[in-house]
Amino acid sequence: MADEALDKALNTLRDKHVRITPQRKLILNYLITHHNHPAVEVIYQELAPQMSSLSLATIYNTLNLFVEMGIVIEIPNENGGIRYDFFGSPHYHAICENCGKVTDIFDPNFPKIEEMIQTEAARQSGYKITSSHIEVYGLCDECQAKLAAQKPDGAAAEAHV
Amino acid sequence: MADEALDKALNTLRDKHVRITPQRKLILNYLITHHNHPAVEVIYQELAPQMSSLSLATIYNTLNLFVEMGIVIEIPNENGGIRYDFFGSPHYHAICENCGKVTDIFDPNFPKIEEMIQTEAARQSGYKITSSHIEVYGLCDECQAKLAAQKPDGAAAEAHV
DNA sequence: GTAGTTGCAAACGATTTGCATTTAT
DNA sequence: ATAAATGCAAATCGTTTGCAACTAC
Repeated sequence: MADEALDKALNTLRDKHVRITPQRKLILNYLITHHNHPAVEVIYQELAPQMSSLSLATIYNTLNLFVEMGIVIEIPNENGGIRYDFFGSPHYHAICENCGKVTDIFDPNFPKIEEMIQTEAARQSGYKITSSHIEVYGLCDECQAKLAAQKPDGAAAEAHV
Repeated sequence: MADEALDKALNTLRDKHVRITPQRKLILNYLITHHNHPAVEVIYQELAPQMSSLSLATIYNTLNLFVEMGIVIEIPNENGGIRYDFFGSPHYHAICENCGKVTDIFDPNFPKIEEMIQTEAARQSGYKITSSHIEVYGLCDECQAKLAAQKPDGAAAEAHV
């Protein structure tokens, strides 16, 4: 299953005349087998042991390439950074506003919803639509518990840095 | 109408015990009256003439605050940057992949769609959902025309960086 | 063979931060 | 009165870039 996805992605690259280098294969495989929505730095830390020559610059270049090719998507990271996700089967993301955790949501209605918003967007704007992203923000289980423990009362005041 | 929105937003701030400074009012008013989805730098250029002491740092701080308060939303800007948008009435965005233009889409189905995705996300992830974002990517009118002019044939090859 | 890719280090630029001063409440 | 916000400049950090060496096709 992971291999299927890898082959399919590699074929997509071949079709677009993009060279398949060991680095690209390694990064692609990592993304397919890890759905932890890694930031660039995380990918680097994980893969450096396997390919000591691998550079950050190459990871940046490769990810940008994959995004253009449509096989990887970017997820905004409240803190300005970007996280990446292999886009095998369509899904959207729930993002924790407190800890930044990203959870995949596989919604049976997603294709329907995606078509609705793309159709409406095209109608209103005249854009030629190619893709869409949905993110839902909130508090994950752990952070709900953590924050509840910190202020057991219903205090409203909130630190704004 | 613009004033209503401003008053409503100011009350939101008051309710949360956030001080209303001239800078905050100025920035808020700018966002309410300009739906050009400005980047920080743009806001700075526009407002500096009106308040020469206004600093970039204050704009950054203020916008982050507004986002936390839920009266302004961030729009990811392919080039890593962030653009801001006053969130008066619910809408989502069509973003041009070529020139970065952002167009508001006011979809009558948006509330329905938002509820669907928030409900499903909560069910699958256990998150306590607070908000959601939808972005649709594609090519705007002008860029469609521009690109069609550049390669009148159906050439496939594409520069990647 | 050759255009495309890598890796390094340097450059870049957007955003954040520390701190003294000012200000809203 | 005082806790919070501003503005400045410096620091930070993620990302991009120029270029020589390397490699997939």
